[in-house]
Amino acid sequence: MATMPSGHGRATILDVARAAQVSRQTVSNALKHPERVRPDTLERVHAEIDRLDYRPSTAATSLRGQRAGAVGMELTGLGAHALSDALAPFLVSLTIAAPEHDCHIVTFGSDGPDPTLQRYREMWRSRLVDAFVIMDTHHGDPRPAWLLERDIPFASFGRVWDDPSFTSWADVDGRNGVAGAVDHLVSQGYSRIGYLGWPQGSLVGDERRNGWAEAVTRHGQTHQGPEGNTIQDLAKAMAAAEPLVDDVGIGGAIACASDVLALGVTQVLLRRGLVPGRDVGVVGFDGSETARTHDLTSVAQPYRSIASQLLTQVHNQLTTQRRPDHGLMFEPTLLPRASTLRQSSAPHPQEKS
Amino acid sequence: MATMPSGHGRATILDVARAAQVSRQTVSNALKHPERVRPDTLERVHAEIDRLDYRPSTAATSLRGQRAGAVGMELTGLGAHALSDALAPFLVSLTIAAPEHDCHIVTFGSDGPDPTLQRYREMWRSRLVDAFVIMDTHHGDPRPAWLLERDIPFASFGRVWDDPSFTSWADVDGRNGVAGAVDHLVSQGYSRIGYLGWPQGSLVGDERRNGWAEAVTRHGQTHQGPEGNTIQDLAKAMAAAEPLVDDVGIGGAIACASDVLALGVTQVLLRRGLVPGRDVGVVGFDGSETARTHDLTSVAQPYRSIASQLLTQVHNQLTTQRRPDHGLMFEPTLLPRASTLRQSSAPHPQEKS
DNA sequence: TTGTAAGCGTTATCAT
DNA sequence: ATGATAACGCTTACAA
Repeated sequence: MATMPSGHGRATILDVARAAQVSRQTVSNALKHPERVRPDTLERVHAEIDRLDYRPSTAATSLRGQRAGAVGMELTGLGAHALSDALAPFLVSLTIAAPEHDCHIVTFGSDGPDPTLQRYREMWRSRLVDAFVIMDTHHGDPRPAWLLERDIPFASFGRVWDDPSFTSWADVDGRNGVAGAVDHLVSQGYSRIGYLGWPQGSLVGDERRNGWAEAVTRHGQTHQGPEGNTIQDLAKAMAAAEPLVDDVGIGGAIACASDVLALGVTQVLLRRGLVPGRDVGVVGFDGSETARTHDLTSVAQPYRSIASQLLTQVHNQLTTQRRPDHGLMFEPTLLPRASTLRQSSAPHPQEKS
Repeated sequence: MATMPSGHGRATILDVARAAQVSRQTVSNALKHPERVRPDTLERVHAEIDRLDYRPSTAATSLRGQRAGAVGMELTGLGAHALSDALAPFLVSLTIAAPEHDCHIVTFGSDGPDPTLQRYREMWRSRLVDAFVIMDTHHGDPRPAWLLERDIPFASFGRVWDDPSFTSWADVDGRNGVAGAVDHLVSQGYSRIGYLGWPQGSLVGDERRNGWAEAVTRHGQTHQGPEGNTIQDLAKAMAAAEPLVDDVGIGGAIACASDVLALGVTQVLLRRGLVPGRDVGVVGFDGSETARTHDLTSVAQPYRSIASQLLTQVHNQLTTQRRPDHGLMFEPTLLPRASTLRQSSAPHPQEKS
């Protein structure tokens, strides 16, 4: 293979043109409008493209096309430099889906929680990104309004609390998810089915809780059964789980609003010498690594579909200048594991990665 | 505020120049070489820059400067779309450190583990990134050689197994880290100190194990004490922990090669009705979310320093065309938590996030 | 079917 | 101290 014609690095369109004995233009056409170029020329050009390992420069294409071809994703750090349980897998899905949507993902974030909008502003005005994907919007989240004010394209993983009229979102049907989990518990033969959720007042939390209430009623459980709630913290979850475990008893089960809460239940069982699954069923929510590690049955979020959908939405916003008519709801998938297996005690089950 | 002079979006250098009644060049100078411009002009220009919220276009700057100003970071997915324990916090650190190094982070990855080099190639030849940061290099990892062959700048989190002559890396001193953990355990009054590590043969694992062996010998423990090893898996860790817990007994402690292994020990203790910390000390390694969640003492990796150092290294490679003389070793920090607290039983300790 | 020209926004170099 | 010129790599519109 010959050394690179121009400079010492990556070939440019001009290098290819010279090598293929055509004009720059023909090379560009060969890539973007192959029908405009004669077959034999096309072949020759492609041969040189392959030989020189040519790809159009992102910077040049961006400048020319007035689009960065990038989507910004904020890494919201919890305290230290940690990612929320859902953020990591979602980011991976987004990253992997990006090339199929002709873009790439640029991450950003700040140390303190303070100047979060500043970073969005910086990304936007330097034209580093064409759009944003946001997630974990909470009540009073300043981001949606800020982005809307400036006509900055974005899509949200999760409905936007403060603005029901905002339609560019994709979310998971938590109600159905938990209801399905309850159905699963019933089919596995667990009798009394309790629920450990988050404090009332969050859209997501209330929805999941309703899924449990509905399913449990549907299955004829009277008084809906034992219920508790606490914030997303293992120690707190363990404390809240104690009375619930007492209540459902051996042969009962507990559905939870998250994997962390489910883990709390598991720890309580462990401490009492009980085996999750065999003695008491436990189901979490999120399909996180935590659940996998502890072999907990969980309701898994369809991160890949959501990532793909959100990228489609921002792409449409960029090309058509308008948002979708409505948001999109996805169904989660139950991931059955040892914590809902009554048959075997399965103290150390294995799972293929 | 007036509407944007050019088009309907973000101001360009020309907009600022017109508004400030100077040429494009003067605006550019005001930003890059403020000393070349008269104070009053400078002020006027800056006023307009602020008013118009102007920032140079990344695409234009990249094209002009022949550098993308971006560093690529592969998100290596374990099986599903999960990130390794260390990858998530490291990515956050990298992302946050990037602006201070005049760059941003672009993530990429592939579904299967197969075409991993293809994605590196794609990022590189489209000039999307100037360099890469890699991590988790293992024996037989094709990436370092592939990148070196092509003179692609990169730096590695962790020494490169197959190529000791490669100097652009930053790593954590696992030996000192574990030794320090043992010192801590001794100072807390734990008697017999065992070790749960990984199977022999990995640089990282062997080093950590040696840290334990050295410290334990230094403290006069005969025969080094009980030792076990297993792969990074909770169920396996629990199995391996059983005999170790038997051996060190109440008042003993176990240092571990990772937080997952430490978690395994904890689970065994819990199942036996023992309280981590009060009855048996446990120390993990990584300072991961897992450790925080379970209130485990852990040896925390200095992700921020490492991220910053690696970005400095690639920056130097880009400007000076040469790699550092040698890699850089960082000292980890012990994060004491309840699992090494003998005094209080502390069943549900709290910690500020 | 192919080539030519212009411009995307920026900055280094060279005049003034 | 400031301004004009050119070039970075690419693509769309237009001319041959």
